[in-house]
Amino acid sequence: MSGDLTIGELGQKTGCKVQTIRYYEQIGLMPEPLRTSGNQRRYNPGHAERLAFIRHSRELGFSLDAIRELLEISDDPGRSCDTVDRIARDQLEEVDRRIRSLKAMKGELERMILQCRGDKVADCRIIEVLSDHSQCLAKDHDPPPR
Amino acid sequence: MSGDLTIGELGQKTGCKVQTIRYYEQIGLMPEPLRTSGNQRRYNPGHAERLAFIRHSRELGFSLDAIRELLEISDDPGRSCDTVDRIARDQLEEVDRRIRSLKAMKGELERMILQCRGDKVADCRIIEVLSDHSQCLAKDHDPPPR
DNA sequence: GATACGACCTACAGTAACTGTAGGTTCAAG
DNA sequence: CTTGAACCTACAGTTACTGTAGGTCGTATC
Repeated sequence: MSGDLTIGELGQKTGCKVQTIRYYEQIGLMPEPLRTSGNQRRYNPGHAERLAFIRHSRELGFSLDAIRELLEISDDPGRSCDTVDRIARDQLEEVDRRIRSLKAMKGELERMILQCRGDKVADCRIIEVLSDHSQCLAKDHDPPPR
Repeated sequence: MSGDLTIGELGQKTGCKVQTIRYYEQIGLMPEPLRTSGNQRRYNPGHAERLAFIRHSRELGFSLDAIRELLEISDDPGRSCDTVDRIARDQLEEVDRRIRSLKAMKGELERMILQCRGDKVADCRIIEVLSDHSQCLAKDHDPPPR
């Protein structure tokens, strides 16, 4: 058919690497498309839409598990969207938590850098602050998200 | 000796899991400590200081590779701390970039959630916005950091 | 119809920074 | 001397991909 896309074309359209598309298929996030007689994948607009959903959700920081849930729900138009709302709110909270943590990091990094007078390591304030957390005002930074 | 710590005690002191300490040793970030006759690790205050440095640096978002470099430099007190300064500034830039990206995500998530009227999936605005990136005002969100 | 070459295919290893598990040993208290 | 927590090694699993090797397909050109 004329509307069909190769995996490379689909990747171009959605800003997604070819490998990643195959990976999404492997983990069951994308359905298996039809194949040509030579075993190459051919995608239709439905596939493109689904992949765009996945990519946009990823850009908003949703995990693949959350996206799987969102996709499942969106396949059932009669269902209440309470769950969707909850997932989105959870994600917003998580994003907010990360912003706060990063801001604490940023503050400490800035103070640390300002104190560096560009001389020798022996009296480098950066090294010193890193060694000694008690010199740190912003105690509320968390370990980074994995 | 009296000042020696077991791996569990060291973990407590530094807020670091025992497994993680062993992992740092395995990848050469922490030196191999002395062992008891029964093959258990015993740490001295120097170890504790080094681990505190590593943990605090991780809390500020430095990668283990960057930390490796920082540790190496700090072992050489006569050296200029230009490199330290550069590593810290790079990290600050990266943190700033992540904050901007997360703020873009946050804005879009908030708008999305506000539009949800708690009804059915069929006309759920959240699902709709996720499907269609062109409905999104904040186009500058990146894929999340790995 | 032959050939070239980019795009495709599978399968698997590697990435960061841990975390968890299984199966066994050591240490200190009672 | 026994108990049980804390220790030991070795290895698999996590997230979300990315990269590599070695081979096949599709299509444009000669």
